[in-house]
Amino acid sequence: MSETPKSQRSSWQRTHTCGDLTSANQDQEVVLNGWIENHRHHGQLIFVDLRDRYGVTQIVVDQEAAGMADGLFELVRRLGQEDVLSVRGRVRARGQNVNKNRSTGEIEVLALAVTVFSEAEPPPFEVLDAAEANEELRMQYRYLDLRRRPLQEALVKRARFVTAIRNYLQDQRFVDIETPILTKSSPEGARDYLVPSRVHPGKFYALPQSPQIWKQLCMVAGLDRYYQIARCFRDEDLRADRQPEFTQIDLEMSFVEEHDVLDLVEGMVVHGMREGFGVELPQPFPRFDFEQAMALYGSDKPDLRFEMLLIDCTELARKSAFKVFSGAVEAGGIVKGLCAKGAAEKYSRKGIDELTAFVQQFGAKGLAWAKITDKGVEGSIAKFYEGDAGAELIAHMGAAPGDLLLFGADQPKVVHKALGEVRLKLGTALGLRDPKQFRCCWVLNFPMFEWNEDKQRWQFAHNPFSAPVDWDVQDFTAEPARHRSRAYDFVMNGWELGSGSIRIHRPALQAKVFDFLGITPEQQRANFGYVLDAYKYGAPPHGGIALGVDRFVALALGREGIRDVIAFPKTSTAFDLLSEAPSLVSDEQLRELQILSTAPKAEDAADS
RNA sequence: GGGGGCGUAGCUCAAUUGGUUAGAGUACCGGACUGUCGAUCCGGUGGUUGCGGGUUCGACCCCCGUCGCCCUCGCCA
Repeated sequence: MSETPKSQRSSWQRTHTCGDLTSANQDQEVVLNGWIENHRHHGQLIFVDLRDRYGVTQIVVDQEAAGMADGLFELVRRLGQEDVLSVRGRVRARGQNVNKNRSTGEIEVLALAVTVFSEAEPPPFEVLDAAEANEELRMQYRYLDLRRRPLQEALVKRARFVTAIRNYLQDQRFVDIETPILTKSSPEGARDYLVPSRVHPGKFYALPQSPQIWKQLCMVAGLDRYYQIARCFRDEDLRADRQPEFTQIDLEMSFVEEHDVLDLVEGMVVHGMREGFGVELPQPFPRFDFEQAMALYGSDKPDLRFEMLLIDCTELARKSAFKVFSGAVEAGGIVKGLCAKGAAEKYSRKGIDELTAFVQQFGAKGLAWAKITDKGVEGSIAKFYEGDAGAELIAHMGAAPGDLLLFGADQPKVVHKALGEVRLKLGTALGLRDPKQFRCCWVLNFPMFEWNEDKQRWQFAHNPFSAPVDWDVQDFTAEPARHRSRAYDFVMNGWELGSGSIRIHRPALQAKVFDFLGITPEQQRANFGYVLDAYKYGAPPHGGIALGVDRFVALALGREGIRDVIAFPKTSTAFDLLSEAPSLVSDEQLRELQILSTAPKAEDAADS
């Protein structure tokens, strides 16, 4: 490890880590530094498990041992968990007592001298790899939680992954460029975190939701290939996979089309997964049209670890005696089905009722179902599918005895959402979603706009700068829903991990998009004037993407949420239990900012 | 903003229908022990049952309010 010559090293400094020593080091005199993970007393003999980042090594203190420092046994006898030590000792083989559960298990270190750096109070929870303490306490004492192997592993692999990404992009001539953290607020998108300005009273910076605009300005600047491991901030309600601040691999390229970005990012992801997590991703990543993904998987982020595609039964249903089917088709809807192989016996009537209740939360009225037996179709739709009709249905669904069929009949949006969710639920229940398997894909050509029912207006489906597939579009108002944007998502195992697009680089077209969405020229100037201006002075065609590092790492490591891969995360109310941020500030600070809080005084609010 | 779950010893949990002194494991303290590795054995300290109010002869348990954490819908261009 250290390059420092031995002569310049203090006598207490480690010669090895707690994960280094094997029988090859037998009889060497070594120095280890670390924390006491555990200790076992046997009267005249004490075992101490000494832990550092690299492993755990058993230290033995033997009252009978020769060469031991005076008072050593009494010193070690009163040490406790999490005390920090330097141990000088001799490596010896364990003989019959090898511990096969540890990399250092074939040896132990016979202590000759010990320096105590720090005596620890009993920790509020035990610092063991098997997590038992609740997350609230673990976040409050995060520095203790981070001593545990699962957390350290996550941070180490995360760092390896990010380094691999940096190396890859560096090799591809990308330039790492830092962009402002104090930036301009804009009303579109997520709620901004605001920072008051002292020298501009009454005015505020916003923390960036992403470096989107800055990287586009880098393209205008001719910087060609930009990237940044960028912290982003969004003041919205949180989830297991959302933190108020999170990290993106943000990149942008000039003079490119979709396939240039996708090819490059695919290579980057493969490299990152290999170097960071030792995972070989199957290539190429399939590329789905948005419509195709919705039609086949009922989702714009398909989980490709298993098949069970949505099968279109609309034509079959049109002529059906089953009114729910034929009625839905007549009303302009569709009928689709899923064939769950061998699932018939796993789903009782009750289990199917639960699935029905499940889809109702997505707006579906229910599920039609059938079990396939040697005799044909059984279940809710059986009486409409006897004889030839049944045989036709079975053939259409590719079903065999033992299979469970589930159908949705409604407007396409509802059918896709409901069956897409059922597909995932069945996939989980049938054990088809192996967390050790990783399957990636791209989804392209998203709708340009979507209708916001609450606000009764069209809005961006992706971001305001995504180019329409049709460069020459004159008027978006005719059929807004038909316009596709040159946006793409990167998806792994059903998680959306990245999103990007080819951008608009012509100010006139950008203005047209804003106009359509009812953003007045005055608002455009106030919020994005500097971007529109930049485009006047020679903007290259360009596009890029941003990938969520936290989600990527969490998924790769099979962790439940992103808090497990962030060193110092916040709670779901965006509170930092460790530092207790956010906090009140002094009246003096507020006066300087010319800010007056209207929040109820702290003493008025009830507290625990 | 809405819905759901949780809150009991430092930690992880238990406590019958509302009923006697709120228990166990672990940690911690003391003792025994020379081959343990989740050591074992003996003994001990440790409680505002999140907080406030209410119902009741009696509340960890029921009711109201409140705080915190987790999940989720909305939200996250």
